[in-house]
Order: sequence, then C-alpha cells, then structure tokens
Amino acid sequence: MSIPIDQHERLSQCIEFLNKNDKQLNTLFYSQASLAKLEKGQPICHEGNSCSQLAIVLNGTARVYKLGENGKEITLYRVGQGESCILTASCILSEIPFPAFAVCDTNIEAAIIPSHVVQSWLAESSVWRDYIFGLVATRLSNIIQVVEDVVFRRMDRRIAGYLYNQASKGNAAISTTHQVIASELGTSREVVSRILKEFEHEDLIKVTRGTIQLIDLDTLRTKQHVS
Amino acid sequence: MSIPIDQHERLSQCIEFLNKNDKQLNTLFYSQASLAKLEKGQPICHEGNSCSQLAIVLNGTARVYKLGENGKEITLYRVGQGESCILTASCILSEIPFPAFAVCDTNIEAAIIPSHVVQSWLAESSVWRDYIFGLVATRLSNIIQVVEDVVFRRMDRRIAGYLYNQASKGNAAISTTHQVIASELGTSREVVSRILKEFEHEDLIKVTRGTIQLIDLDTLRTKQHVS
DNA sequence: AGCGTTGTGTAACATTATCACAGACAAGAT
DNA sequence: ATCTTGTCTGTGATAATGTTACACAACGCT
Repeated sequence: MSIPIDQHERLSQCIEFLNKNDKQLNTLFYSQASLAKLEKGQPICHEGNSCSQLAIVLNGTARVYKLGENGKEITLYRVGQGESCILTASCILSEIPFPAFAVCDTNIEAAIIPSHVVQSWLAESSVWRDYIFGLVATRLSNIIQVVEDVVFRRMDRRIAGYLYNQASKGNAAISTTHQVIASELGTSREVVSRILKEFEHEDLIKVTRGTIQLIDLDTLRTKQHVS
Repeated sequence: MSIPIDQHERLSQCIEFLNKNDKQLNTLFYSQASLAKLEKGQPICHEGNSCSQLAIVLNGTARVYKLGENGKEITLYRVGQGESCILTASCILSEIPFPAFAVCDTNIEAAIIPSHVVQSWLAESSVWRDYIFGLVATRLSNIIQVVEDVVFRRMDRRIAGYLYNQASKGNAAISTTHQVIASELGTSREVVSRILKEFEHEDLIKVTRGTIQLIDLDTLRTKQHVS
C-alpha cells in the first residue's frame, strides 16, 4: 500500500499534480497509493457498481461507455495519462452507483487510491481539489459534447470527424472495424458501412477489411461541419 | 453582500446543508451570500460565458439546455430547490467556459455566492464539499441519462415517459405546446405532433391546442419501456 | 484444401428528421 | 360581430438513420 521510491521520478512525469510542490500531498500520495497493471480489454467498472478506489492512469487509455439493451454502445469519454475516471471519483464521493461501463483500451498502469483517502485529501490539499475539479469539469464538457453530437450532428459528419481525428493522431491508415466505429459513435455497423462506402465513392478514403486508408484528408476535415 | 437575519429561518428550510450544524459554514454563508430574484424566461448563463458567481435556488426551477445551429434544443437537466447549477460551479472551479444555456423556467429566488468564496469554502467545510460533490454526481448522472435516452430509446417511448412524469407531478392535464416537448427531448415539433396523434388514436390522451389530457395513464407508463 | 470466425455488403422495411406548406385557434383591433 | 395577426397544429413528401435478416468475403487454423 505504498509506492517504491524508485518509481517516484516516473510517477511525477505522468501525474501533473505531483509537481506542484505540495509536499504534504506528495507524501500522502506516495505512502497511500499503490500501483496496478490492467490488461487490454479488461473491465474496470461495471454499471451499478459502487467504487472502492480511484485509479489514476499512468499510461494507456480506458474507455467509458454506455451499453443499451440491444447491445448497442456509445463512448462517453476516454481516460488518458494523468487522468482518472471522474465517474469513479464522483461515485466515491457521493455514493451514487456507477452509471456506465469502463474497459481498458490498452494495457494500463495505474496508481490506485483507496476511496476514503480520496475524500480526506480534499480537506488537506488545494492542489488535490484543483485536480479533482479539473477532472469533473473536463468530463462534464466531454459528455455534453457527446449529447451535442448525437442530437445535432448528422452521422456522415460525425464519421468524417472521427476519421479526421484518428488521422491527426498519427496514422494515415486506421486499423479498426466498422463495428468499433459504430460503438464509438452510438450507431449501428450497417450505417457506418454505408457511409464509409459513400466516402469511398467520393475518393476520400479506401476501405479494406480491418483498415481504412485516408486519401483526401482536407475534404474530410471540411465534411465534419455543415456542408 | 449578506443575508438579513429574518431570512435565515427560511433559507435553512430551502438549503439542506445549512442544517448540518457546520457553524463556521453557516456563518460564512449568511455573511457572504446575497439574495436575488430572477424572472421567468430570463437567461441566466450564456454558452461560452465564464461564471462569476454560483446561484443556489430557493424556489422555482431553471432549465439547462443545449442549442444547435438550426435552433433545435435539448434539455440537459433542471435545477430545483436547494440545488445549483453545477456547470456554473465547475466553470468557477476550473475556468472552463460554460458549455450550455440556462434560463428560468419560473420566477426564481436564489442565494448568490461570489465565485472566489465558493472555492475557499471547499477548504474549510466538509459539509460544503459534500454538497458540491453531491451536485456534481447528480448532474453527471442526469446528463448520462440524457445520452442514454437519446441513443437507445425510441421517440414514442420517450414521449410516453415525458407525459407520465408530468402526470406524476400532479396534473392530469398538461398545459404545454408540442414545441416545448420537442425542445425538452431534442427532437422536432412535427415528430411530437405525429406521435401525440398516434397516442390519441389509441385513446391514451386527448390533445387540444395548448393542453394534453391524460386518459390512460397505465398504458402510458407501460409504453415508456420496451413494448 | 477445408473449416470456423470475423468482418463486410446489401436489400427491405421502420423510425425519425427535415422541409414546405395549409389550416385552426385565440386574442386584440376595427 | 368581423377582421387581423401571431401562435399552434396537421400533413405530405423526401431524406437520413436505425433495424432485421441474410449472403458473402477474407483471414487464421488444422
């Protein structure tokens, strides 16, 4: 239930609030947190669970999503380096059950903090409070953005946006399936396939099994918004 | 910039955390908060605004909603007695701009707290922290519920649910327009009209200009969920 | 090559969204 | 009372999206 000294340097590179010179918080953190590894695909939190600990991601990402009866999904947001699942946090602090699912997108290393200390640090450290409230605000606006997309944006624009964002993360070819994109955006595989095919006919992309090659990134960027 | 003594009794009836015997917080609150009245229909917070104060509602309700380019709307949640707009709070605490609109549903009386003290009380009072985090958690799950509804539920079921909820708030006849319901649920007036007409043909409701009479509440309750 | 698994294509149909109106009703003005 | 104006509702046509039910293609494995 504490973090070995040889890891301190590394953690402070991943977790910003450890660099804010709040010695008390750092001491508390290093003594009461622990490390954990989670494997890709592993479930983190089930809907309806109450949460007994808060995980701060060191590397890798997790995906938080809603699951409908029919198996349909939609991603609410992702948790990346230095972040933590604020739903977990808010469940801890308010004892409302967790209203979604979370899984590991990739292998994850995380610092684990027992829920009762999450609470007590709030009284001790303004750095910690800022961290927690920063997360809250970020998540709220993430999720509101999801609402906005779902309600106001057409599916072709959303898919164009998805492709464009993936592209700007590096690869000019995306390795994924139509089903994954559908689950990301909260639609069905058929719809994604249809729209990708349209894009292909317009020579914006090239679709093969399991990959999407981006050809005309400029036009895709344009397509994100109202045409 | 303080609250007259003759109002203390009344405020403590509206705001739960004033009854938690946190004397320090109560003192701070009564000395630093102030009262305000807002009129029905008055805008409270515009999208993109940064917020300089937190309002805690004493009576009345406010509606927080998203607005699309085409004028379409969807309600995210309502703020009622003893509550406050957590978006405001999270904007205050994180300096992210407000990502939606808020207006008064009704006339509202509210206690106004300047943003800098919102922050400082967090350090002082665990009662205040619990209050704020309770709000955060409630709003997060409100909004996630909206996502769930929009993505997974059919419109007729959502409208049935809306009608049923209104009914359980008292009236057997709802005074509202189709447009208001559409803005509530994030769809268009025509869709609402059509579905209401279906319900009327099934003798569940009776529609006249400006009002909807609920006839068969039982069946409406059933219709909320998967048929 | 044969097999099962996973990913994709497609057609038909249901639901929802959007557009373009027409008509119906209420309340005030003449 | 009649007219006028603004708000509210109805409807039909068309586009977009969701759903269902398959067929087929690509890949890994034996």
